[in-house]
Amino acid sequence: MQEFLAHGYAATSMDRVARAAGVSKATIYSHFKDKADLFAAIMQQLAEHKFATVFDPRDRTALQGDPRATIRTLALKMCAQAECDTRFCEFMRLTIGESGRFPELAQPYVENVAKPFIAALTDYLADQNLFKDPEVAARTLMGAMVYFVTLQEILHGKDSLPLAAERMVEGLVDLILPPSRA
Amino acid sequence: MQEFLAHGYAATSMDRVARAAGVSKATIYSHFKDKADLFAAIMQQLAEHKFATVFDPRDRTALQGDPRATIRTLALKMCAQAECDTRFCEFMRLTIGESGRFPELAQPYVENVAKPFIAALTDYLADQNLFKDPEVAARTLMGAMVYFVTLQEILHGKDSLPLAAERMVEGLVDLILPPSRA
DNA sequence: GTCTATACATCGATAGAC
DNA sequence: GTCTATCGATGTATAGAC
Repeated sequence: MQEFLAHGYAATSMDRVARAAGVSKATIYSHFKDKADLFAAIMQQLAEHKFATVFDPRDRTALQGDPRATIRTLALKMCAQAECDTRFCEFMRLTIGESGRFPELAQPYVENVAKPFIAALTDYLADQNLFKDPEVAARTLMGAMVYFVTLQEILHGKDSLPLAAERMVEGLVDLILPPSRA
Repeated sequence: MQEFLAHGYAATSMDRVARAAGVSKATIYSHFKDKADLFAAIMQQLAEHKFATVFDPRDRTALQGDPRATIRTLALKMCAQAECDTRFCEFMRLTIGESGRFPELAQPYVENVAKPFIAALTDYLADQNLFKDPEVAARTLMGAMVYFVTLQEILHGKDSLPLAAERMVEGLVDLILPPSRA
């Protein structure tokens, strides 16, 4: 996993994977059909386990109560994770970067991360009865934060396009959930 | 260019690049220091020339007049380009996918695409006097559309998370620029 | 400037011993 | 099950002729 996250799929050699894992190449090939099979298994595991830190879709308590406070907390948590967890950024780079040649590899992210997140957020926003189209509102919230993190952290835009996470989050909450409507 | 877009950086061999270009490898190495140098030059060119199709920051006429109609047109143009221009998607995959190992490669996108786009949109939205924080509004608009395109086209989420582009755009305009405020 | 030919390393994957 | 040893192919980069 650390080899693929550090060097990408094509630039990762099975020799280095074996050395990092402390086994021989033949041992790896006895467990996985080929390099692509190992890669898919690793990405699947990452999508299932790594993302529970920012948002566990089974944890319904994360999405209840005052919408402004709830969204603010959720958005700030996303920023904090992207800033700290470098593996998170590498996983996103890898998922997007290889999604052309490994379409089946994008699926774990879509199914295990994006889909449950959007669904839970849509349900929550629908309950607030503030939006004509709650799914579009959910996607807008998620998109604004994902693109913010992508630009600042993943694409190293922090220096060129500085914007404090707190201002982005506060401005987003004011934009989508103006105090007058809530 | 077509080789890097099709196979990514690491999986592209200089042999294939030379064959596709109709020259010998030695000729390429006489023009570029190494593979990374060639790659950087190609990505720079793509960032400068390819993106003028969806939005030319020098074209001020694209951002004027009724905000709802302007944003709607702009957002629909982004969707249309992502759906048709497969090279656009591959360029985004490559930029994000290699942004960890080639930090200098993300810069052409940030400087030539994201920064002028956000700046122009921020200025336009500021003129409308509808937003407390126009830059956050601009980033939210851009982020919502970029993430929508990323999920549907780049990560092949169309089947699993279907949502018509027209509904996303219309809902986004209603959310950010409600008819009552405009 | 552009070519052919090649140096030298490393690749993914497997055969066969233990 | 795990190992060592090795296959054939392919990788980047360059030397030297034209």
